Amino acid sequence: MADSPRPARVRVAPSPTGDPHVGTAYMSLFDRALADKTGGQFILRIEDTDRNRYVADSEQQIFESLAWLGLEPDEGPHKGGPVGPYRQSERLPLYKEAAETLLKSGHAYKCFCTADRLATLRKIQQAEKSARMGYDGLCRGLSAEEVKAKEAAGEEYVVRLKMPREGDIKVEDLFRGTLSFKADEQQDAVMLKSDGFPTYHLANIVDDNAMGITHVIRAEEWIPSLPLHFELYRAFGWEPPVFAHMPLLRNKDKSKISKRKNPTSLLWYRDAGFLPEALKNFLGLMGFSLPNDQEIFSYREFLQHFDLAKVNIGGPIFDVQKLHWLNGEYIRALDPAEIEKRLVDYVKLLMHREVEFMDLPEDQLPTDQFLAEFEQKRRKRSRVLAQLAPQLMTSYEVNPALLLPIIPLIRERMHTLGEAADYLPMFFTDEFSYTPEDFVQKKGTLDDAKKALNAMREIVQIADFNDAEGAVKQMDELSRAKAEELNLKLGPFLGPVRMAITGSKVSPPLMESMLVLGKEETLKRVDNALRFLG
RNA sequence: GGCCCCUUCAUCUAAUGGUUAGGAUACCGCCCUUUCAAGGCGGCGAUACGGGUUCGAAUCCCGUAGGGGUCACCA
Repeated sequence: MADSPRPARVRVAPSPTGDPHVGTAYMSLFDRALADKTGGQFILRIEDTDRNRYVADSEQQIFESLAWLGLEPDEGPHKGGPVGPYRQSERLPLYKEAAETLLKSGHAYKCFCTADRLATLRKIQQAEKSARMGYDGLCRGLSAEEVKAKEAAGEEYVVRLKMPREGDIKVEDLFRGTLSFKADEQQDAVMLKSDGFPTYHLANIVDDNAMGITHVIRAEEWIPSLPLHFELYRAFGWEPPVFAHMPLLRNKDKSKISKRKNPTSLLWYRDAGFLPEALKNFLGLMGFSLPNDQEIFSYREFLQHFDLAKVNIGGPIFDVQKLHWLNGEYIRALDPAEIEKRLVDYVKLLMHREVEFMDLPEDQLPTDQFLAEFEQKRRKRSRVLAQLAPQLMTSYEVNPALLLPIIPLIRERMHTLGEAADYLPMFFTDEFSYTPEDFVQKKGTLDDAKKALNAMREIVQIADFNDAEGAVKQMDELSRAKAEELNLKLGPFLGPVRMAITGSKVSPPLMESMLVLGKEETLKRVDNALRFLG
């Protein structure tokens, strides 16, 4: 089925109940793409009809996260637009009126059943393992007089939709074709709660209609309420939109993605140092693919090949490990100046956010091993960078050229910006906590280490640090000669030096690092180590 | 449990009746190498099962199994 030529109006409709969700971004990507492909609009609507779950800054974070990903809506609470307001809490009269309409046309009725009765009913149904669960429609048969009497007595009520009792309800899904539901298995869902607020179902349909939504792209979990939504459109006499139920993003165990088993917050991905374009690319890989096995693509390329009908509806597992790889590819594709800019912005971000992340409870750690380890490292790195930040930023402001030479040395070692924490500190501090054993190489002695350090001291003194390329070559050649003289292989010869210079057994390339540090600092670190070893 | 959806390597996916079932991640090995990476090369590895239809099935049909979603005055 081809997309209709008319411009699509699509929407994403998150509830501001917590951190901005990766599923929201996923839907937004496909919404944005369909809108762009057809020359339509992508709308953000905040569904804040549940006052109990409302989280104050959640809405702002949704705006920011979508902006971060480059998935800006054309219309929304923060953007305005012709069919606003875009916050459901500001559209309450509309829903009341709609409920009134349904009541008048006989498509809905007032239900006075108490929460108590409903709970008891549920219990009985569960105990009997009844095939028919849910509301039994007791109040559907109330006479006008009975309704009037109960209202006069001040009894609270909800408004329920009268679902058909016979036949099948058939609804089209763009991916699945005709979906068929038995009418007698549906229940009369609540439209208006007793507090006068609409339920999701009412508000959603009223707004989609009022906002001219042509395609409802939403997650698969909504399929069970599709007959209800369809009947609502019928009750109002409105033309339903195209429904496209996207696959659900999954945890490793195939269950619906959840924060207990997988990071779901877009803020988490940003704070871990994932690039927005990489995450966006990765999301585009979920249930979709480009020709010729192309896996790395810009949004522009994605759009070029985008076709909603080509979505693969098997629920994809959100594999952070593959995202990790993809993010590394993106980092390596950036030029050093750009990486530097991202890194500086990232460090600034962490300075402000570090405190919030220090002491997350243990049970919020992802369970999967890679994730658990990744999260552990992420926190550690976040801390390292945040601690380093004041010094780094001060130096950076004093000398903007400071970071740039380091970037090429660490670029292909990073998969996330956060991993810069593994390599950056050694360029800003020479206070290392090494032990004598750290200098001793396999099959080597402490004496070998000292000899290597002394040899390197001479080499560094000879080298001309003003000629970077020449110096690296020169030091390399001299090191080889010296190593041979000491009857050592190059690796073991450089081991102690690496420890002295970088404070670690693992580091960016040694000669290049020394060059960045400068001759004076390099010699100082060698001397520090020699003094330490006695 | 009822209803509904889904099913190609561990994972993301390609192949819309004819392929030795392709690519990527992960993993393993080799090469490169100054540690760690990155890179290069190679390896491992899938059509859930059973019936049809057809000359021919991953692809179409039926059944089974498995997985998932959902059954609120939450969205």
